[in-house]
Formats: sequence, structure tokens, C-alpha cells
Amino acid sequence: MCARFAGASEMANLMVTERERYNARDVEARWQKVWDEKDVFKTSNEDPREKYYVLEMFPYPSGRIHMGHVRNYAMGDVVARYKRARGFNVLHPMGWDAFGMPAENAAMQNNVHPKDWTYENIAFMRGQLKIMGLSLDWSREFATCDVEYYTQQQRLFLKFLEAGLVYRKKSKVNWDPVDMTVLANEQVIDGRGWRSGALVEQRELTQWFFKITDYSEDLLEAIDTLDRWPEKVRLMQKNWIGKSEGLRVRFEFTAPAPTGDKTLEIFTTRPDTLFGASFMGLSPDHPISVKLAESNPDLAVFIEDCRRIGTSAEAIETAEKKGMDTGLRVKHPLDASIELPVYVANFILMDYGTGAIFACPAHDQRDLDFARKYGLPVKPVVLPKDADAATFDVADIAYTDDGTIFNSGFLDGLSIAEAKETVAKKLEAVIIDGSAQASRQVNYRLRDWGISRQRYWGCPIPVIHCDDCGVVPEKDENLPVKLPDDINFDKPGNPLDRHATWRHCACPKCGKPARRETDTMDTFVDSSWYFARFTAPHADQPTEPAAANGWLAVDQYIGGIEHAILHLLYSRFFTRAMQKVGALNLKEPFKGLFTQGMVTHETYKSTEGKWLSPTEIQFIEGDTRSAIEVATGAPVTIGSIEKMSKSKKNTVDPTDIIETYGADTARWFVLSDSPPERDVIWTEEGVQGSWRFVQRVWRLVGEVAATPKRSTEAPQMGDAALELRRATHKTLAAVSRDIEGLGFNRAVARIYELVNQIGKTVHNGLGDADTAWAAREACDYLVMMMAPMMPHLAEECWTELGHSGLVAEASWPALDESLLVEDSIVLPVQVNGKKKGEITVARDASTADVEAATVAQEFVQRALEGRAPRKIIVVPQRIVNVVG
RNA sequence: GCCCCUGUGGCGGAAUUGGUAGACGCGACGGAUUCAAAAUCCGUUUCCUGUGAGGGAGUGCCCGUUCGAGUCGGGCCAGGGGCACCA
Repeated sequence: MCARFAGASEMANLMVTERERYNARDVEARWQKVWDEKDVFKTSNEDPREKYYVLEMFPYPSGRIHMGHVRNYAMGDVVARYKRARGFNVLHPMGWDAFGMPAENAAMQNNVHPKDWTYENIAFMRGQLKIMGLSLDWSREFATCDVEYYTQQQRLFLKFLEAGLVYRKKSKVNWDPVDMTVLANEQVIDGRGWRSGALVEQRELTQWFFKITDYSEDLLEAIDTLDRWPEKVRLMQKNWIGKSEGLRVRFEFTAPAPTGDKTLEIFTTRPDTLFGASFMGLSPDHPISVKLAESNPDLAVFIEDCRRIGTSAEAIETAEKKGMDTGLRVKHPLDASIELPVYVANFILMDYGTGAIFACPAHDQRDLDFARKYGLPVKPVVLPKDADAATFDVADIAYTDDGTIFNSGFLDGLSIAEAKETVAKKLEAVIIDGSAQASRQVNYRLRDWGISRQRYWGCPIPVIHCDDCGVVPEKDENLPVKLPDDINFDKPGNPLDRHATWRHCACPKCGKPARRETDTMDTFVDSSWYFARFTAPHADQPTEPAAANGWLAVDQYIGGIEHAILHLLYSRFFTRAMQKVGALNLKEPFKGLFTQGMVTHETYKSTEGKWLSPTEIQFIEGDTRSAIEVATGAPVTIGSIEKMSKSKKNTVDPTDIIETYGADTARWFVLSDSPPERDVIWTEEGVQGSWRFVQRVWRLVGEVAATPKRSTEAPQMGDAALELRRATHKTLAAVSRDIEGLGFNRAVARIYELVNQIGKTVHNGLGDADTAWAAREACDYLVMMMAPMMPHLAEECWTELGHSGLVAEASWPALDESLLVEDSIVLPVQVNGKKKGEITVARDASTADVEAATVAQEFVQRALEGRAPRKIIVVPQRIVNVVG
């Protein structure tokens, strides 16, 4: 509880001791028990109704849930409960993304076993989720570290291996020599390991890869079918896959390279600028560079330097363009009289294209930087639209925009596109050494997915290394390859490597002693297919294809934008791969995707500059802009609003909030204040507003419930009663539409409006039978409409209103369309586009009648200042505009 | 550098997709109730001007399209995000 409202906790307690107050804590526990005992949210695979699969990204069991989880799961729960009320057979499961580094860090720091740490966290967090009152089918729960789950993952791996979707290759990695582990690029900070602080080395390791690039084109193309995904995410995925079309061109060496190659093959997207070529560039890792280095110590040193620089973003940004002349020369493919030097250059990547380029400094910034440094020629060949060919030159900025080709012989005068095509056609027809000099090629930025991790707490890769047979897959009947429990973390590195017995086994092929693979799988593998596993969580195969095909795709997937690329792309790949091995039969796992915003909070700092949590500060009475530190009384600096994080201490614990105000209040608040895709600012005032609303609804429902139960037939309605009925049904139409479109904040606002209207009616008295009838209908509808967001309060009110059965099992209320249209309507009247007043006319009034009514208005005459209207535009049932 | 998104009161945000800008909530202010407080209820709250009815301006800035623009188009400015030696 926030110290700013140190009194609030006691306040809330005081409130609940008053008899008529709504006691969230007791009520919520009671209804949760009822739902549980009746198995209300258990879902059957055999239900004949239309299916709806709603899923929130499952949590990592870090120890406690945070407000981000609350927001995410509240949203999913609204959808699940709404769709259930709409008659769908709803699958809404929950599980745990339970493998990963933090468990091992905890093991090293606190001497607990990763398994114990993980399962204890899961038990605690499950309890936290349960008090949120989520409509989850807990019978389908699993953790990815459950042996049952990772057994099936190993089975999938072996099927992928058999299907040619898995391979091993040597690859460069960031290696932390102290922790003895591979680091992801994000874990390298200023060239040092994020944990150990040791200088990171580039190492070549043999690693396992998934062939995601087999699906580059398919993954790219199918993005266009994902029309219920945010445009932003689709764009990010497109950019990540990074398709570029170009030409592979082979340049003839003047004398064969030391590797024996007669030609140097490069990839370019700008064949139109070939006449601007000034030199060739090789990656330091190119086979020719490597071969040359064997007999050239200077080059060997240079290549070693390049490798040390690493792959982090900072390193790349600050690195100067550097290179070394190899002494090799090639012939220009379009003009054999031109010879070009071949350099090894530090900015060329081995794993894109062919690891070699031709450089055109005038039209590529990197090439230009390099050319200026080494005094190489810069020859412009693309002329900007209004430039003069005689004087146009490039200084320090390469010209990369559109223009006309010049200085290029037979290409002169062509557009860039025409020149590309002309060059391609010409070089495709030239045969060197038995094959075409050039071929069109599509290149992707997307790389294969390296899944090897030198870690203990992950899914073991089920293969065996045999001296005689090489790499041998484990036999299916020998699965699972279980993680050993008896490990220790007293030394850095992978405990599986050091285990006394675990890695020793018999070769599945020849039976001789062999060694297990000790690498485990990237945890992204675990989360790439869990959504499929939920459809048959206890199957003895990875999936039950009938169940998977019946439930998938996920109709609505909800989670953070931070997974916009990797998790979602891997899952899309996995679904395709699983289709290939017959585990299911579809390509796209998530039909609808929604990425919710973060939960943010003000930050606070002490006079010494230390971060302070909201519980450590107290606001000065009546002032929300100044506060003091509780412990010292010193003034507090109130900082910017940021994502809740442990490091900035600006977190609010969901459990504290739920204990004080109840889960419904917490859920209502995170749904109400901001559009769900944007960040929401957590404020104590806001939560109290939600809490006030809960009490208000409870009071109003209580007053209405004291009136006699309404008959099925509506009585003759008076004006006030009819107005309330109209409001009720309009709200129903709007809330339905808003929830369908995930506009929870709008749905909340509509519900507030209805409650205000009910309040007004109650305030004016419920004496008339028709008013009481309308008020009861309004409350029945209100309770149903708020049930997806505040399920406990809804159940309690439902009972109070005299209904038997559960709201959780009730159908969405019926809409009376006739109440949405009114006989007379208010039309705004503009004069020359500015609103001057309004008129009330019959709904079906003719244009002529509306015009007549308009010109008769005194305010219209006044605004026209005596002139006659030149034109009157009547938009039926919308607006009138008088042009004068 | 490339790609994308967002700019509306003191604050979070609505606006039927070109038709009454500011719904709803928070905060603030005034009042009722109370011995007093809490809670609750009733008001006011975009800005300027006016005692008032009213009048004028207004959705980051400029220009345009339109009877009519927060919404569409063009050009700026500011903030945020993604990718980044990708040839």
C-alpha cells in the first residue's frame, strides 16, 4: 500500500466493517470457490458449440506477478467471459514459461535448486492469479519445465531433425570467459558480459540451428493474411525478414586466387552502378581472406582485430571503416580493360550475400568512407534530376536517391530501374567457366535460428555424439532425455558438462559408449508451441492433431509488444514446421493479435539520488506535486512516469492492491484509464475512483433490488422510464461493440454513463411500476455488461437482484433495436460551418421540412444578418448547414 | 541513416470514421449532510470577453480540398518506437 495514502488501507478496512458496504475480500473469495467447485471454466474438446480460443502470453515464473500481468490477464479475461456469454465454447488456458537463466542465477546466488526455485514461484504466482478471479481452465495448466512437456518438445525436435529442419554448423558467438557461456547480443554491454563484466570474446562454436530461412518467403508473404494483427507488428516482422532483390555477379580474377577460385562472386542490389565500381571488398571471414592470412601475418593480425570488435550495436557504430589490400585484382565485368583491387574490409559481413561486395563509393556511404580513407577513386554514375553532368560530384555524402545513369557507357540516360534490368540481362547471357556470370537473387536478412545454449535449466537436446557414428539422434523410445537433479553450481559454466555420469550413454546406433549433447534449447523454443499443447495438454504425443486443428488458430492472442518479433516469428515458424511433420495442419497460429501497453508509475528519488518506492514516500497534505521521504522527512524529487520496474522501485504490488480494494477494482482500473494498446499510468487516485465506483454500483443495485421483481412483459412506459430503457439498450449496443473491438476503456465509459443515468432515476424515486421495471432491467443489463471486467461484484449483484444461477454462465442480454431509434431527434444547425444552435425535428422529417424549420429559427436569421441563405445542406439525421 | 507511430482541457482520454470537439474518469473549486471528519449527494470546471443573455477563439504549426476538417492531402515542428556496417 502506498504511503501516500497510508490511511487508505485502514480506510478501506473501516469501510468494509460497515454493514452496507461491499466487502470485496469476502465476496471475491466466496465466488471464486463457487466457480471452482462447479468447474465453470473447464473446457471440453467435445463441446459442439463454435470454438473461441483466447490466450494471453504465459508468464515467466519470476516470483511474483506484476501489474503488467494484471493488465494482460484482465484483458484476456474480459474477452473470454464475453465470448462465453455470447455462446462460444471458450478455451482460456494458463501455463508457465519456466525454463531460463534467472532460475540458474538464483541457484548460484542463493544455493537453491533451479527446479525448486521455479516450482515454488509457480505455486506462489498461481495463488496470485487465482485471487484475480480469472476464468481459466486450470485443468490444462503446465510448465515448460515439466518432464511431460519437454519430453514432447524433444520428440518434436527429433521429428524436425528427420524432416531436415534442424542442422549443426559452426557459428560465431559472444563468449563470456568467466561465466563460460554464450551471450546474446543484448547481453553484451560495452563489450563486456552483463553479469560477469568480463571482456567478451568472439568464438566459433558448433551449434544447433532451426532452418527458419526455409520459410523466409512464406513467413513474409503470409504477413499480409494477418489482418487482425497490429500494422506495427506486421511491419516489424517484414523488416526483420528483410527481403532484398539483387544480382549475384562473378568477377574474374586476373590470376586465380590462392584458394583456386577463378572468379569472385558478390551480391549487389545496385548493378546499375557497376560503372562506378572502385574496388572489391571481402569479409574478414571470407575463405579467400582466411587463406591469404595463412601466408600474410599482417592480414592475420588485421582479421583478428576485426573479430575482436564484436557484433554489438555500439561497437558497430563507433568502428571506423578499415581494410587491407590483398594484392589480388579482378576484371570489370562490363569493361575488361578496367582492373579493380580487392580489399579485405571490416564492414563486410560473411553471413549476408556472399561475404563479398563490389564498392561504388559515389552511391554508398560506407564505400565512400572507405574510399576516402584509402584514396580510392570516386566516380558518380547516377545524376540527380536537376544536376549538371559536367560538374556533379560527390564529396563526403554518397548520393543514394533517384536519378539518371551517366558516365556508364551503354547505360547512359537510363533510369536506375532500366539500368538494373539491362545489366542483369547482359550478364546473365555471359558464360564464364561453364555458368552465367550473373544470376538474379533474393536475399533475406533473416538468419537461421541458433538454439544451442550452454545452460543447465533448459530442454536437453536429445542427440548423442558417438566417435564412430558421429551425431546420432536419441531413439524415440528412450525419451525423455531427463535433466539430472543432482547438479551443482559452484563453478561457472554448464553443470551438465561437469556432471559425473549424465553425459555418458550408449550410442543408439552401435551401442558403444558415447556422449550426450550437453547443450539445452533456447527458451524461445519452449514458447513456440505451448499454445498448441494447451489443446491436448496430456497427450503422449506433442499434439493430438484433431484437438489442435479444432482449436487453433488462437482467435485472440494478447501480450506485450516486446515479443513483436522473436516469439511471434518463431511461433509462426514452428507452426509451419509442425505442419510439415504432421503434428497439426495450419500455417498461422494466431488469427488475432493484440499488443497491450505497459503499466507505468511516477518515480521518486531521495536527496541522495536513491530511487524510492511509493511506499517509502508520503505526499504533503493536499499537494500531489511535493512529497517527503517517510524515513528521513527529507524532500523527495518527483521524477518522470516510467514503466514499473524493480530497478526504479516504482512498482505497486498487485496482491497489496487486491487485499485492500479487491480484484475487481484492480481489474476495472487497469482497463478503464487508457486505451489498451497504450501505456496506463497507475495512480492511487485512479484506483480509488474505481473503488468508489464499485461501492456506487453496489449501493444502487441494492436500492433497485428492494423494488418488486419485474414481470417479463414490459408495462406501459412513462417518459423517464422510457429514457432509461433507451439508455440501457444504447449502452448494451455500445458496450458489445467496444468489447468486440477490445476498446475496454470505451466500454467502461459507457457503463459509467449508464450508472449515472440509473443513479438519476433512483434519485428521482422508483415509485412508479414502470420506472422500477426499467430500473431493474437497467441493473440486470448493467450487471451482465460489467461481469467480464468485474466478475465477483457482478455475481454478488446478480444474486441481490434475485436471479438464480451464475452470471458466469448466463447469456449476454438481448438487444431491443427499436429502443435505439427515437421519434424526434436533435439536429445541430451550422451557419457557414459554425454551429449556431440546434433544432428538434421528427426523425423522418423531409429535407424540405427541416429546411423550413431551420430558416424559421431566430438564431439562424441573426447569424445571417439579414441575408438570404444561398444554400442549405441537410444531412438527414446528422446536421444542417446553412450557407449564407 | 532507413522504416513506423503519436501530438485534443490541469491530467488519462472520448468523438458513430468528413457532420454538435472535450463523452467518461482523475484532479480542482463551490454547496448539502455532519458537533466534526470520513463516506455520500448536488453543482461548476477548454480559453478569452461579458454582471448577464450572449459573443469570439480553439484539436502541435503553416497551406490546401470541402457546404463542413481533430478526422482527408501537402509541407514543417516536437515526442516516442523499431531496425541498423544487410551491399
